[in-house]
Amino acid sequence: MILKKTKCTEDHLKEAAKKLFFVDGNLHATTQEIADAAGVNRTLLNYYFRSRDELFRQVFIEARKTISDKLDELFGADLPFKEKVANFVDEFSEMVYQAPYSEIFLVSEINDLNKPFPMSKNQDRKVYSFLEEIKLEMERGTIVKMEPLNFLMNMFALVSHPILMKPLYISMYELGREDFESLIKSRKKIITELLLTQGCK
Amino acid sequence: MILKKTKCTEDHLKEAAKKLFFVDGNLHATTQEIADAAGVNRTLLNYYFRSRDELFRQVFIEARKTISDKLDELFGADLPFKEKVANFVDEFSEMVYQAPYSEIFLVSEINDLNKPFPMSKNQDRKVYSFLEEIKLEMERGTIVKMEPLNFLMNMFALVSHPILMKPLYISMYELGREDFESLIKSRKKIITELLLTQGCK
DNA sequence: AGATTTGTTAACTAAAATGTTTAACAATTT
DNA sequence: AAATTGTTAAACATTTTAGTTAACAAATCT
Repeated sequence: MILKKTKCTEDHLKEAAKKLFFVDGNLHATTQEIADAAGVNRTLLNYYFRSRDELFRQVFIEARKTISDKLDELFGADLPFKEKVANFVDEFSEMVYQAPYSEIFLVSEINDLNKPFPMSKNQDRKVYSFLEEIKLEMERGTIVKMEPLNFLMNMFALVSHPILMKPLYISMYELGREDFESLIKSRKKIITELLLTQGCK
Repeated sequence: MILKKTKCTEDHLKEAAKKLFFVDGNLHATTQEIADAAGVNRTLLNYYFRSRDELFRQVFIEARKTISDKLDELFGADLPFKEKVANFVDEFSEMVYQAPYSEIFLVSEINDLNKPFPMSKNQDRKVYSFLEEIKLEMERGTIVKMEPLNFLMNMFALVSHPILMKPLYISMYELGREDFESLIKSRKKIITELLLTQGCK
């Protein structure tokens, strides 16, 4: 059994598109830009994907799956609650840092009223059991009580938002890239503590 | 002194563009879409702004100023620290909720390598004195110690991110719009407490 | 080897978007 | 009443983008 060379260019194109969308934040890259980034003739985009929209659709679906799978992995991990949260902060930070704009890409595509966006069944996701864990932990009084979804939102927000807004932080406050990096690195610990500390005035 | 009718259409156009960008999340609206939204002939966009890019540039600068001014107002408010933070959470939440995508618009424009983006001097902003206040408050031990900028990031993140990701929350977890609204409303209190509570394990 | 399916390219076409010009006309100002 | 300013529609040039075609090369298959 030999590696198929076929699909290689197709994957190059898709990866190039993802890089443009998720890493560079070029959410509306043209077919030409994508082909150039992949180092192939633009025609091949149509050859493999039929249309620009279809490429976008596939990337959208895969990005959603990538995130969902990662969340399943993190929320379903066989760890005690607090370690699970710490692990989530660690790993999800990395993921967001590698592809800062993938969430925005998803939002942007969903908001595009022209394309009716591909639904997906979400039952059976690990989030739901994790939300139960959160609830339990709150009842045990080891973390501040609130709507579990709010706890989840706090997790996502604290990890994602600063990374997302990097260009804004750097341009609006006089902040060197190195300063920003080290700031971000220091956040993992801070976020975990903020989330897992029992409140007291 | 009478109100000038002049500039009215110009403003309509700009406001329409802002609505498309900031509220609808249509970050790459065409001149036709903008003119339609403003209810005027597309020619007028060129009449008043010369080019699409120039309109985008003006909107960019104004959006940045709007945010900066609001932040100055909130950070410079004559209030004790904790009230100032509570007030910030309240008011900034409203602002973000009214125009969820303005931050993303700014990031998106900054990331657009084609347009060399308009710099702005940021000295003399109230953020800096607020960062001092944070530091002081930490020294007094009433809030958890960390790099003050990290505290600031937490504030922005907890307020903005969930609102920004609304479409994602609604589509990925089976969440009705009403559920989401009430969740968001309940967050103001939660965020304030999370930020202002002295940590203890 | 020779035929065929697959991958790739350049040239072309079609469509969409921006920007310009002009002519007419309305509203406002002088 | 004349001049200026704002507005529209229509036509058009330009540019950009997306999508198609036909020819060619490379790999694959009897």
